Amino acid sequence: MAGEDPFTAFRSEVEAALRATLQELGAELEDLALERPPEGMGDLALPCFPLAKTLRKAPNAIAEDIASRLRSTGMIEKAEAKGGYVNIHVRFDMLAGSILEKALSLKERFGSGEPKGVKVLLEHTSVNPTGPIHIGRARNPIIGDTIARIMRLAGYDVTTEFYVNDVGRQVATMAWGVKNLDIGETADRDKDDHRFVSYYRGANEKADADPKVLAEIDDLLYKLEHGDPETARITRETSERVLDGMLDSLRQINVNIDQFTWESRLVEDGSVDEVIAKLVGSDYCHEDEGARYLELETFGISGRETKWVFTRADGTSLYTTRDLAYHLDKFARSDVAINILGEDQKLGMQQLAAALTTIGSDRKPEAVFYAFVSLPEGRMSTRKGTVVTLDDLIDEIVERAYEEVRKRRTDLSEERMREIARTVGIGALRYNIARIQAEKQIVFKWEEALNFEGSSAPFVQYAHARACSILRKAEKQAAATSAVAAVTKLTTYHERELLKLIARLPSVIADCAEGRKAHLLASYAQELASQFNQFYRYVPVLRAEGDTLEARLALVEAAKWALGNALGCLGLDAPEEM
RNA sequence: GGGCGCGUGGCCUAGUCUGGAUAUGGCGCUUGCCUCCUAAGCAAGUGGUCAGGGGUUCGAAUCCCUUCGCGCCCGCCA
Repeated sequence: MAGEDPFTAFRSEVEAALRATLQELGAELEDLALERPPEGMGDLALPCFPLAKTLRKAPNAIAEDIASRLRSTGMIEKAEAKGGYVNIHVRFDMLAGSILEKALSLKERFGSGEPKGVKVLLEHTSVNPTGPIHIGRARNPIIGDTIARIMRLAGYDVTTEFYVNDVGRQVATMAWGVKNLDIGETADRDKDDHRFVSYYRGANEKADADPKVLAEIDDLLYKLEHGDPETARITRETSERVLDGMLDSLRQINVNIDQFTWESRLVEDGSVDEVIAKLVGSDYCHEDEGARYLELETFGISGRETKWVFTRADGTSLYTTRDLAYHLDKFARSDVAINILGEDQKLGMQQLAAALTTIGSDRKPEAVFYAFVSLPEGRMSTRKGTVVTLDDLIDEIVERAYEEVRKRRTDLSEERMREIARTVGIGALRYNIARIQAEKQIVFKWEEALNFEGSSAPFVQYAHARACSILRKAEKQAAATSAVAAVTKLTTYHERELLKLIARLPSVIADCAEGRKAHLLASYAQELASQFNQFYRYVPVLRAEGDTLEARLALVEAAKWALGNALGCLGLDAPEEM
């Protein structure tokens, strides 16, 4: 079973043994549906209820039959029947030896999967360069970056990409503002994303009030798409400056983006024209007063309007048209193209998928949708200025974390306290977003965002710091070989439970990667930290001696790697002290 | 009008895809634990018609139907 992690190996063994046993009994199950039994009842459980009908026996009688026949070989220690389940216990020493060996040798790679040889292009964030990132949008980079990190560890070859929307009405509006408004230095912060949003808001206000302004913006839009150098220069420059501001905010929350595709490039290099030509050739293409559209009713698109317009009456392209060109571009560069999107994009993606079919593409984009973050008083809007910016949240949460550090530590330098405050604050911010299932709405509340206890980043980070503290004081690293030999010394409940949980990391990473789910890792990290804290409370490490000390140190180090790697995938720093 | 998603103790949340053992954690509140590896911790208690109703099933938070509430969408915007 090369390449399998120890727990998965155990699972495979159990599955094979169960299938053999079932065959002996003359029964069959397509899906064994192995579960994780309640605490203290073993490590894997087979529900026998589905067998009751075919075998015409009570579920628990079947469970007893299976349990008594199941041979304890390899990693299977024993099987017990209880309440209609076969509870299977792992041979702890084998699992423990194997896990400690893996964790201590793989270190920051512990939890990883085999290289898949699959190129993943993960697009996330891609917010319009019109103003600072607010916390509604911040869900996008956090989910995106977390999934990217998880998939990397799981063995995928991941590249993250930001699609810069420097074409279209919003940029033309911004350009109009820059050309015509004299807003001066009214920005709330010395940063270009905060500075330029004033032009954007101002231009929107004027356009709403004055049709002439709207016409001027239309004119700029036309010029932009037809290569007017002056307009292109203004939009490129403002887009770049606003983008730099946004990227600075993202860096602060540990989000770095590998690549950028500028929407304007797809217009300039003819990709958009190419895709328009293909669309025009489609059987579903129609024309209405010069504007061209696809009729998508047959693709299961419903609602008031099933027309999908891809060129305006003046011949210019639309956002979705360019997005289609972008997707073809992404497909050419990857095996899997994933996109992190707000739920408002759902219909758009459906339409895009349909449009792809009409032009004969066999590739489908994959999307992770998330619901919006709103404020207790309602939704956020960049245009209206009803936002809490990511920058404000970062400042506030790091400051709050600093106060907490200062309360607890009097022995640290100012610089060190600031460092820890940043680690804890940024961690709390990311964890609070990452821990919630993407499709659930979040109402942002300061008191919750600033919570540093219980189910939070600092809780996990604290466990990590404690592990580091023990290892630091031990003044030597556990020697992997003697530790593995000493696993028989890990006999207490808390040691065993901790080790079994550490053993799950690889399969948790794999599950999160396959399901594109960040929140499950947050739950696991919380559970692992909780288990470590119990171990810490009840099992003395440094006061132990000989083999026991050796084995416990190895366990602490394994926990450190598991915690650290879970934190790493969540994009949180793993502090050695706090 | 139509489509998609969400609804789990006072608050937040896991589990829902792939139906099974007393529904997971946290916050809050009550109460214990620092001569002992960092108390951002540990332990105990409190608190639940899994939105309501119907159905399928030996068994439903989970699947189906329906009602209600909330969010998002149905632009020659992005």
